[in-house]
Amino acid sequence: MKLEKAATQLEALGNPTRLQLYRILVRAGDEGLPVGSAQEKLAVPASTLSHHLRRLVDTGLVTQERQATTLICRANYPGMNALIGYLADECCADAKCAPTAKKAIA
Amino acid sequence: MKLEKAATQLEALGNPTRLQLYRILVRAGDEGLPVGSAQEKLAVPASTLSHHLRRLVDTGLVTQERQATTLICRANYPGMNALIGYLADECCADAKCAPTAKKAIA
DNA sequence: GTCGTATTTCGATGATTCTCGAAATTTCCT
DNA sequence: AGGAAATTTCGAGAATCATCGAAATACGAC
Repeated sequence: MKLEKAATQLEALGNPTRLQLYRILVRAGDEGLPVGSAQEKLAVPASTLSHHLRRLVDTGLVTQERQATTLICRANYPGMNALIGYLADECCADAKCAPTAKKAIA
Repeated sequence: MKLEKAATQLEALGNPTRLQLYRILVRAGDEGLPVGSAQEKLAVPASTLSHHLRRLVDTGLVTQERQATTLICRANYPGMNALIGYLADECCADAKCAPTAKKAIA
């Protein structure tokens, strides 16, 4: 994962409304959630939600699938895992990342 | 960890310059790195760096310690771990977070 | 094809962010 | 005190973001 991409994804998650939205989609599980249902839960105008949703989709954190007129949204777990992996590997998220190991990389 | 705080930290990391800066600090390990050294590595004006650095410190991702006239900066691992923990717990970062488990939470 | 529902695009406005040079500050040394 | 080095604050301009209503689009039902 490139730093640029990681930063874009982090920024996408770095907005309270979007983070909440992502959380809701995660809780919806594999079935996903229609845009309208997410809108009800978030109590935000449709156009605003669409704007945020787009951002999550564009950055690869959420996927969408049409079912008739409704759009089903799902959290993209592999995408999130890749991001967490990046943070853990490149930005040390764990005690196992000892300073000596870091120096070796640098 | 509150959603608000997580969002603030994610946003802080969601800027390429700041993510790079954080990465550099991680690689510097426990000794930390003076602001000036980070500035050289990033090739960014001092005032710009100071602005970004402040953001990382304010959000709890970086700590600073004075040594004479120079300020030593260090990545705050517990802070990052808490953030990753939040993502893993609340936003499902792992295969182990099965959809059924998610529903139970909701 | 027309109607109704679901969702997005458009456009405009206010708020925030990014950037950076110049000036101010902090700290130590002599 | 006076001076030098490290860093921050100030101030201002350009850019990006967030918000939301109104209009447009996509889709299926009739």
